[in-house]
Amino acid sequence: MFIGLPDRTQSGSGAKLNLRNRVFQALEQDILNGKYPSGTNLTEKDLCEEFGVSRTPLREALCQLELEGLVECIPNKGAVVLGVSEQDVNDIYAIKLTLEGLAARLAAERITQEELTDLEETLNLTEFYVNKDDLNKILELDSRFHDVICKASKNRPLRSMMGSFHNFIKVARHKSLTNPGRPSLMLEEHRKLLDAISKGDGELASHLAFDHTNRVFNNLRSLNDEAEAE
Amino acid sequence: MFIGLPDRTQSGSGAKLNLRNRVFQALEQDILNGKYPSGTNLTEKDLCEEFGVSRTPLREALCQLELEGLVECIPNKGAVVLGVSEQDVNDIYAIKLTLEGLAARLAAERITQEELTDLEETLNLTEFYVNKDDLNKILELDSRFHDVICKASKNRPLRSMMGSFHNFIKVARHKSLTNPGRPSLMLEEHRKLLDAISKGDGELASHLAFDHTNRVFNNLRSLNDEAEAE
DNA sequence: TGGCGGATTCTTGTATACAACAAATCCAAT
DNA sequence: ATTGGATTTGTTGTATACAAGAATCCGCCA
Repeated sequence: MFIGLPDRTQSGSGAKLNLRNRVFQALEQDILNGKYPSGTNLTEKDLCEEFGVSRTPLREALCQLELEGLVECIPNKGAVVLGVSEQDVNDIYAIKLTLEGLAARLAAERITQEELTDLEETLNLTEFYVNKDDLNKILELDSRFHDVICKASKNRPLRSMMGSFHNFIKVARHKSLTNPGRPSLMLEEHRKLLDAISKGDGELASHLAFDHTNRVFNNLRSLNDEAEAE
Repeated sequence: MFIGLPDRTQSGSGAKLNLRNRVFQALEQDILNGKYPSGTNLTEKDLCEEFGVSRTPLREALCQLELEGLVECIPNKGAVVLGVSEQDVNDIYAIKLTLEGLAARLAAERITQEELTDLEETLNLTEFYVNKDDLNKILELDSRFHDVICKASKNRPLRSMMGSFHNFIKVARHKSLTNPGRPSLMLEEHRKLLDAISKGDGELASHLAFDHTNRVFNNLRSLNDEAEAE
């Protein structure tokens, strides 16, 4: 590790269609989803065949993954998967704690009306899917909620860093949501946070965001501890 | 923007000697040092001739710079320099403020004896070069001081992020040091911070680091305001 | 003269070819 | 049988070749 922070903010709609980016995103998700566990040796030839591309775009994708810290390219040897370890997730959460607070504080000061309605809309949708127990949708909306806050902070580096974090710990966040009752609790905490932001109370928003992230993290750790205990 | 965070932590000693990395580092520094201002169109052919390499390693370097946010690659069009704007520097400092605090707190809890002596050694060297008014050396030692703290935090993502920040705002930090009296003030603040860390006082260390970074930032802004006023 | 269209040229995107290095294999000699 | 070394094989690093799109330039026509 670690980490690459491309500007994912605008690539959300229409990903550029050149082979390099397609391979990069696919490989990134493959690694993050555990298809290639840490330590796996990636040979260019195999990946080329799998993706049906030549070595040039594939190598370019590997370069980017190396910068992002997901693989390590050993000269004349090849690429080995580093992935995201549990330690990495813990470390990232330690950072996220403070930065979510910062983002919320800045958002409370700088948010626009459009962004506020966007947040409300997102929470309404979240409530809908919480009732339907659709974890994937909830996760997606959770990402959206936090991204809008980061966007509202008007701090571009902060937003792209947080976006990257969110992507890296996607699996962990999903696991956290499987805890029964967690989704509705998340929704409630988001509501309070939005309230503080809309009132322009940066101090409160910062604390709420910090506590919220902390709860997600603790929830995750308790789940991991359970898993270990078995 | 923004941002790439390769693991610079170990590349300090012997950079890998393949062309891609050499070109990447050279181009990165060229952009950060202002050789290629924002908006510059980078044509692969020209860069190839300049570096004396073929398009393959050059393109790979450009891919990495794109991930880092320093250039934007427009499909079928080429790469344009984004660079680091003054706004970016401000945004980065907003993040740095909280993260330097976090790093110092963690370091206070986890620092080893070796790292402590390393910090002391660094400060002694800094004092030497402050007396000699060698700004480049001071800047280098400043980087080293903060990097050891990040290393002592035992949080790898945090360390590589801070390393990347340090690299990105290198020019700004250098400018800040040109303020007469700033170097010795910096040294004094570093001493206090080291003292707090060595005593294991995380809370104090966190505050000192925050305030220190804040002073650097304010100092920089006042210099920029002066420059604008002219 | 000004604007439109096509051809040319230039640049990027992708694929392949060649070179250098690493590892594995195989043979021989002790 | 084991070890040493040379050869072979395979992989990566780099360079070049080819294809496709963009921009430019020139000439033609209104």
